[in-house]
Amino acid sequence: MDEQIVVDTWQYVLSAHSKAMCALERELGERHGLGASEFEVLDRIVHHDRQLRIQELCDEVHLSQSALSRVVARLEKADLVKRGACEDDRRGVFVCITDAGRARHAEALPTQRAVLCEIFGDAPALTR
Amino acid sequence: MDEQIVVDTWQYVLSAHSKAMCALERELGERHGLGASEFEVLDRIVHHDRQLRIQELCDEVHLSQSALSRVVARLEKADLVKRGACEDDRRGVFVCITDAGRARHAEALPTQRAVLCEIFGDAPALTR
DNA sequence: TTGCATTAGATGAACGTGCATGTATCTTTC
DNA sequence: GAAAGATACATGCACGTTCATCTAATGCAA
Repeated sequence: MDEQIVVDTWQYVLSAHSKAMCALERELGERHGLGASEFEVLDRIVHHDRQLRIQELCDEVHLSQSALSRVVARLEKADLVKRGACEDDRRGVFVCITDAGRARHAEALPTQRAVLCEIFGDAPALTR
Repeated sequence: MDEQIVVDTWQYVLSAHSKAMCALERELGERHGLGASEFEVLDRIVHHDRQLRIQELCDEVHLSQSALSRVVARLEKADLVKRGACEDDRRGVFVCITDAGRARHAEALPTQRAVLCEIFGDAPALTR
């Protein structure tokens, strides 16, 4: 357990996260009116290509349950997703994407990829 | 420029950052009354072992200038650092650590290292 | 010297997040 | 089937961050 490697890894994560997050927030915001978290949620739903429980999203997105609840609320207000009651478990809430949401995601995806490539294109690779 | 690798790297950074940040915030907060940013600033000053300009700190810490200004204000209020006028450039502000600050940092450092080892101990190594 | 652009840092306001908690629903146990 | 506890999601609140702006000091040109 080499402490120096651990600290270096943390420094790298900190720096990469900061750079990428700022760039994403800026580009996605300016060009598509989306925050990074909002895009991430949209992206997860599109990726699964089906309705998802809030809870399922929570496992995949790096947000607290409360933060996720608000992101979904914002997305719903912008008509990019719809919330629906869950038949099986009436405590649950399904989230599904709207046509506008799908379109916005498709439009924003290249921007996100471009930003990530810009930043991680020459990044040190991760070896298992 | 393999897009999949880039996206995977981003996923890893996102996940590692989230886990480590939450853990640091919790542990440093509960055990030493420090936020992650506050520890980071303290750590940078101790590392250089000299007075630093706010501006210099800004280059090393992943915070906006305004956020840094407030962190330093909080640290000063807690008597962990002192702000001082800069002779050469009277717009500038020097920050130096107090004895209490040095002590708090020394006390918190093992906690930080423990958290990082916990999370990055078996992390994929970064290869250049 | 005066005037103007630039830079260092502080601060008000808006916003997003997490924590704690609230409400509703489900599950288990007796 | 009633009571007790767990779970899903929403929400009030405190806090930290960023953005825009402000003040003060500096540098530079005329």
